[in-house]
Amino acid sequence: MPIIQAAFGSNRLLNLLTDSQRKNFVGSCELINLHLGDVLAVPGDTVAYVYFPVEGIISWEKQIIGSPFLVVTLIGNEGMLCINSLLGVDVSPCRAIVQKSGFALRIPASTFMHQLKQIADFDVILKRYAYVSYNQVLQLAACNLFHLLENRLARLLLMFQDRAQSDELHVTQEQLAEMLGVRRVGVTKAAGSLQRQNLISYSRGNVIIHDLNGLKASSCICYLADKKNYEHIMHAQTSHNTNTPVQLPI
Amino acid sequence: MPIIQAAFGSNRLLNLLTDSQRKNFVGSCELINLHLGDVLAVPGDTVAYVYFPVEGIISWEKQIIGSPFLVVTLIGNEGMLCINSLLGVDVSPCRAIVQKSGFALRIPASTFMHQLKQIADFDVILKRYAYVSYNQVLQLAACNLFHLLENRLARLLLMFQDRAQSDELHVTQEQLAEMLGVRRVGVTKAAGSLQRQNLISYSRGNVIIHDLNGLKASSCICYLADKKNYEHIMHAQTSHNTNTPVQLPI
DNA sequence: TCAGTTGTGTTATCTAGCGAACAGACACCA
DNA sequence: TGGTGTCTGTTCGCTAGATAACACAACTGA
Repeated sequence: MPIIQAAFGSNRLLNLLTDSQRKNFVGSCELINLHLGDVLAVPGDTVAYVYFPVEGIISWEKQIIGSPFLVVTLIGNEGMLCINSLLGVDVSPCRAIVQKSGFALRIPASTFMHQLKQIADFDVILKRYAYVSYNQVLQLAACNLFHLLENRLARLLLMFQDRAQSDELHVTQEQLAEMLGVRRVGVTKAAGSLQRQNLISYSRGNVIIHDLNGLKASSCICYLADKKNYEHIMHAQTSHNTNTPVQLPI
Repeated sequence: MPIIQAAFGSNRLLNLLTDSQRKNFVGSCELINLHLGDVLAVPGDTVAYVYFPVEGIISWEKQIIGSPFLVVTLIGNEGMLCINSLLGVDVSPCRAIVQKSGFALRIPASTFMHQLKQIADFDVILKRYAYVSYNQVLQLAACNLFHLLENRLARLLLMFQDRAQSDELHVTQEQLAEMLGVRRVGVTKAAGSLQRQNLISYSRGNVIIHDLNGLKASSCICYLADKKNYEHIMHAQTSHNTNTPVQLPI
């Protein structure tokens, strides 16, 4: 297991803290391995730990009664688990599963709540992240209604690529179908189309992205919208007066 | 315009404050009329006021580029506008439009931010509301993907009924179609089906709900899920120690 | 090396909702 | 009273994706 220092400064949310704040916070964390398939949160269950991924990918999945789980977003080192702790509720609304191995800084939820109050501006930063996350779900809700599967698939692959920092992804069509809440046949068709356009190639759970820009063009605008929103909100001038709300460049 | 006292205690979120806290908060508010069609928030614009509806209905609508607005939720006296202020971001992610006249307590966003810090537990209560709202959007995202129009329509009508506190609603099929992000023909068919089951009747923008329980049975579970979630989270034992997260009865 | 498993491709049928167009009923107003 | 606009109902063809079933290639492990 890599030492804590290796992870120091490797989560983009924690990077928004000052060096000394971050040092202080990371001191309360332990660095743990994320293994493919690990379940980090179960809907309706009390969350014991809050995670700040350093490497790897975690899916955040909502289930409604009578339907399969639907991937709401993928969380990598740009984000955190679980947003509910941030909002003072210790029950997770979603399931969280490791989709790509890696490691994360982990802190007991109660310690996290305490630190949130102790570290100046930390709660301002993370509330902004909650806003970004809220906006992402809004985007998804409309995306699910208006956008075609092929575009949604391209979007999901791009989200993987971003967080894996690699053009080679390991995920089967069956898994993608589950994530998107559709049948596998649909993914095969959509993936086949992307393949014929020479944007990706596919073989037994190994996706290679050949043309990133082409894939972006095939994706619905939701990919870009989410990304822009993250950058705008998270990198808006940090006011060190927590009374002042964030002003956004439109 | 009704006097402030008439509204005192008429918003369910403010009801969670103690009498003196509420009196104090309402002192910073003004009671304003909500007129049908009033636009209270524009996506991307800075929010000037935070609203606590006392009577009437406001729709909260997300637009993604290239698609029409989609109603994310209806807000009545059980909620507030705009959740972004709560999260320290002063830009609205959604459009807010008055769908049924009424009135609301309105407070300048900056004063609101200040009060949020001054009034003990107020921010705990409202962060919980943000959690409920987040969960609602999660539910919608899955609902849009998995549920049939007829069920989604029933759900929307029930949401109206709840907030209007009346079985007579004033909304055309065209408007419902826009809210649901579908064509008007689809709503005509779905509404026709509900009518044939004697659950509702329809005539030129006037809907009458005849069989509330039948309509609930025709609705997707999302209606109930949202409602239960609101009650569970908002009425969980208020801990007066803001360090302790909310424990949920599963 | 061969059997069993897993992942991908393909086909055929079915359905919800889209898209466009039109008809009739009602309401308001000159 | 008649004209015009609004709201609801209906039709027809079309498409995306569901559903089900099967073929086959590639990997795995005895």
